[in-house]
Amino acid sequence: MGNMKVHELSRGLWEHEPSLSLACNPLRTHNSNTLSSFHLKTFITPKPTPTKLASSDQQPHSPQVDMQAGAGGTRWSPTQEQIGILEMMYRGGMRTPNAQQIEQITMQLGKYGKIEGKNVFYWFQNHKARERQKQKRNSLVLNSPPITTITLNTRVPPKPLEDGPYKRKCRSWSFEDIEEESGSSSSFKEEETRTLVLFPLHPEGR
Amino acid sequence: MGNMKVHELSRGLWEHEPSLSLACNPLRTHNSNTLSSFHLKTFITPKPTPTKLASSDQQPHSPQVDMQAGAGGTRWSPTQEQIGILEMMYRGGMRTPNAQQIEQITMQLGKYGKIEGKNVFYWFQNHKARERQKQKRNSLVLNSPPITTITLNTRVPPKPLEDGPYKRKCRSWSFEDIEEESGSSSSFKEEETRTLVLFPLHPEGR
DNA sequence: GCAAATTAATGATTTATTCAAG
DNA sequence: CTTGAATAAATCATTAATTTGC
Repeated sequence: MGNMKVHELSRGLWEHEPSLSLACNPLRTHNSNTLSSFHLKTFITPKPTPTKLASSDQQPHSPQVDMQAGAGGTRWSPTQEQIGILEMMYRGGMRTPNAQQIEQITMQLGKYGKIEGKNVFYWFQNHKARERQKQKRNSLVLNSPPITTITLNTRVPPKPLEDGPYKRKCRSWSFEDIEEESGSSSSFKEEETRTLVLFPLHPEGR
Repeated sequence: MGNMKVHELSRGLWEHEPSLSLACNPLRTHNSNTLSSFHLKTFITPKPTPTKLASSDQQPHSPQVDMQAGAGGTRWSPTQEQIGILEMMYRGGMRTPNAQQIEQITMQLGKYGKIEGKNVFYWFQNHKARERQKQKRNSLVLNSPPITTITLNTRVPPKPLEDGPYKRKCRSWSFEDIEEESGSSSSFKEEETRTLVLFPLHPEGR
């Protein structure tokens, strides 16, 4: 049953040039083809890797490798330097770095602590979004239009229909997958291996 | 400021079973531990590579071997068989396949035409969203709630005090681990080269 | 002082919306 | 008009910071 020809899939090639360019990209006019469009997608699968013994000792302190924060496996916890550089880039105009740029950045920031490309991607996404929120809030405060909202409704609101497709209430339907929860008490296991798959996005700007 | 002994190592393990499952699964309650949440992320960069030899290998129906899709810059154009299978899976309950599943599906569908994992991912995303829209529209039409909403606003609404409503839900101390570095290989494509990067998602349910 | 309880930040996912190819 | 692709918005879940009782 398990014949997976997982062969290709792994063709990610990166020809990253050493020169890092924190180039700001022009804001896309959103109607034209800017070629630095990109996206980021990941998916991961826990690999079985049965033969993986817990041999990978977690030496409490590896001399050289400074696994900053993200050591064991929770979320990335950026260092001050990393944040600083990222903010600098942001201020420089970078908003949605493309793959190459992310690669570069990741590599650069890797000098200050463990980091992955996705962290960089997410950072920009989040930072951008949150700056926007902040801006919006501020502008609202400034205007503070004296408005009074009166809402009379003469009937019940539209009723979120059966599934609740509207308004995102909860994932009533998302389903997860297969594996049953068998691993109960053996809380100690070694790290699992993951399978990463990347997908190319279309080269052209959207 | 930085001193954290954050290291416990990860564990979390699971076993996945290779059987093809188009299994539908129970809906998760959204407050509890769901396992195998996943995500998908890709990113790609158009390489300059001016030499474009559009070899147009985009015949949508290669008998068996389909050189992985990445070909020309067009979008995936699913064949009838592919659509059929996908819909079958959808009806079967699949909504957001995880990495393994996507991989399997992609492999399977690859027999009927060029396809990549991201296409599968997007298909499910879109199909789900559009089914939802359809549902919504239908239900709205059915009810056609005669509501009269009058809204005069004389002042700004309460303004959500902070921007982020935070919630405290559960406390699950899950660990995980990571680390994956994409190697680089250089191969000249007749077209553009893409940069692929994949990222792992966290294995444990959130 | 410290460790649990709270609160605030923010990393990571999911869903909704938008853009544009066909 | 349909729908693949991509982005933005919303939300979830953890971690860092702060408070509180002892």
